[in-house]
Amino acid sequence: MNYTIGEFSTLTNLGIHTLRYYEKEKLISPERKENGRRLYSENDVSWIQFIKRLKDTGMPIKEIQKYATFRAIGDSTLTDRMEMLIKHRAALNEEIVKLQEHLEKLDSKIDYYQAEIEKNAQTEK
Amino acid sequence: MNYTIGEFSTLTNLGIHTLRYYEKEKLISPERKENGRRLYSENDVSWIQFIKRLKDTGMPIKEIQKYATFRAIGDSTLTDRMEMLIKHRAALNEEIVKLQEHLEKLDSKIDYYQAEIEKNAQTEK
DNA sequence: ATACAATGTAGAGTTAGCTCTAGGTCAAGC
DNA sequence: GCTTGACCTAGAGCTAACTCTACATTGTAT
Repeated sequence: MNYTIGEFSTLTNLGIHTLRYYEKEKLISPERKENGRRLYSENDVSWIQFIKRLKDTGMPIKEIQKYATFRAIGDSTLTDRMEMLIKHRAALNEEIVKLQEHLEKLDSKIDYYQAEIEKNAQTEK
Repeated sequence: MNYTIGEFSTLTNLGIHTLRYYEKEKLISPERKENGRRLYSENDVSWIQFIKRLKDTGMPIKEIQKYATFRAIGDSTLTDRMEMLIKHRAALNEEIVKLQEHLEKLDSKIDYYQAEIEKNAQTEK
């Protein structure tokens, strides 16, 4: 199935402007109809989902661009892409660990507030 | 102990420009010496550490600003601050869960690449 | 006393990642 | 066959969070 940019926009939950911007940045390269209009494919759908995953996990556009370039070249770049993903996974792992530590500290801070507030309530009696 | 902006900068690992920017944004309000120079306290140290935690966990400056204002008012805002932290904790929790899901998907993608690469290596024999 | 390093302010510049505007083309419904 | 809405490009504008510049002043070491 193929999609116009409007359809693709609602489908992916990305603004039309954003999609054109992604194309300018060479993240995605939809086909064009004779009249010059973009034609997104089913393959573009899964690709954009993956782009979103990379973005959501903090990969900058420039890096995704690099990945996209490898992808466009084809199978000869499989290892390059895998290496990128492995590095990215390591970074993501660290990020998660870091956030979990922050979460713990935040928890104790909240506990502390809780105690302070109860103490204040006491003295007001 | 008190610190000049230079000392405080190395101590907190934040640039001098950044510290002045944070002050302009009302995140931190160090004392001033007679001659107008900033004088950071021990209390400022722990406060900036907390600001960094909030930032690292994705809280925008505007929000930290709000928290800082509550903090400056004093004990009467304990519950307000606790509420902010509780909301923030929930958001952080969601973020962690989301990232963990992404991590899993990334793992399977890497596994897939691994298999593909091995398959290609086979056919080359 | 002099130089030079640290600090001060005000405001400009930067980067990432969009988001929007202007001005034009094109296609489908009435 | 005309209008209306979707689409096109090029480029401007926006927001967050810094980061830097210019220029003045002050503190410290020789």
